[in-house]
Amino acid sequence: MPAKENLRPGGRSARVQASVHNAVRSLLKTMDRADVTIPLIAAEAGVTPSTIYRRWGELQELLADVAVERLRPDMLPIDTGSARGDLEVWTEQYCEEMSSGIGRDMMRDVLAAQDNANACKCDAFTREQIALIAERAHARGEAFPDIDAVMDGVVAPIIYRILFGDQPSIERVRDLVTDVLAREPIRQPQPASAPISG
Amino acid sequence: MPAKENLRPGGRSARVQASVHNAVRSLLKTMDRADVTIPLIAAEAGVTPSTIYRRWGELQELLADVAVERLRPDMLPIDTGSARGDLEVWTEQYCEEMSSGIGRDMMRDVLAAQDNANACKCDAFTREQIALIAERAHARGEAFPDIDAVMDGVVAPIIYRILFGDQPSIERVRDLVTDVLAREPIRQPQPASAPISG
DNA sequence: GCGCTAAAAGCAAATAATTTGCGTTAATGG
DNA sequence: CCATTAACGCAAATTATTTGCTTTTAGCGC
Repeated sequence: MPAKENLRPGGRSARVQASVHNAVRSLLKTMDRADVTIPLIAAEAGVTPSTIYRRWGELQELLADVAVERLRPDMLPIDTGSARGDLEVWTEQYCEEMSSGIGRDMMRDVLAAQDNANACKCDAFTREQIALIAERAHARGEAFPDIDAVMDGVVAPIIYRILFGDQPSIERVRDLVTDVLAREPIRQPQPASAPISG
Repeated sequence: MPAKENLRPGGRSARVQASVHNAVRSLLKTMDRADVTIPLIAAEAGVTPSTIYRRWGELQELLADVAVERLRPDMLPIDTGSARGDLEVWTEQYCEEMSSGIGRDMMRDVLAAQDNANACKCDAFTREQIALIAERAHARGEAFPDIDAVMDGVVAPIIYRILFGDQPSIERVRDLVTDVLAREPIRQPQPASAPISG
């Protein structure tokens, strides 16, 4: 597990990392992933191959490293005014991104790496987005299920189907959202700062 | 996608395939998977490396090929006398197998391959097992949810957690089974051969 | 700022993996 | 049993990976 943790954060080291990441992204745009090799990436990035080998160990780790950055959410979940609307819109967008060719490839890259830290990161990203939707729901006084319930009831089925060869339909995705919202009726967790009395 | 489809089924070709598969299984028992290479497998199997390269293309495909065979269920789901018992026992065993180090590795091998035919096979294996449980339930006159409902409600959350870094607990797994059985109350599909009238 | 220390990068030689051309073996079908 | 051809083995050519050593430079105490 040689990835980008505990590396020098500034200067040349950072430049090399950025250059390599850019090279990977650029190459993946124009070539089949099976044809992308470390020497090729090194040439594109203007570094020597041994730098990449020493830092990432193998292509799979580098691809996972690049993929997880691209899977990082770049915007807040859209505020539709209601918890149901928020979750529906977010879920549909998530599903679309993940089922696209590029999304599937990135997910595969993340899961294929020896080091599963990147997979954990992806899970954390998703949980954060759902937590934001949940917070908004609570602020509005709406009920909202546990994050785990949403992960199990909505995210997991979508990802499972994408990974194991079945494209989830938009109708199915809506049903998943409906089910998870119906299942957890009113139980609204109190904020941690609330006094003990009910 | 160069795997074992449309290859000569008999004689030397089959012997080579068996020998290579055995070599992989044997090597994975004693070494770290990162140290297993195609030349090493070839030596262990007593074939020349180019045979493996031409037949499987790359290590990932071969590993996926071996893994899917090991993921094939080797027994019928245990008959406990009730649908709930059958599904609970099967699910716990499935979860245990998949969360073990070897199970996780096999799943990763299957998902990491370019060719997702093996992943589809794994999904099919699981569905078959659940279908058997469902058939038994129907034969007893018990209600049982759709296969898809079980996949979404039980299998997907387990697999998602294993893949994305969270070990599912036995309690959580039981809850998943309880939920999916509670959700689909009585709707029992008629056998296809039933007459049209109700 | 100025030098010290060591992490990270570069370079090149050595090793290992992969591809490929061609001759040989043997499975399949008539 | 013979013809056909897929699959294999071998070895040479190519390409990828590892490794030892040198150079650069980020981070840090002064």
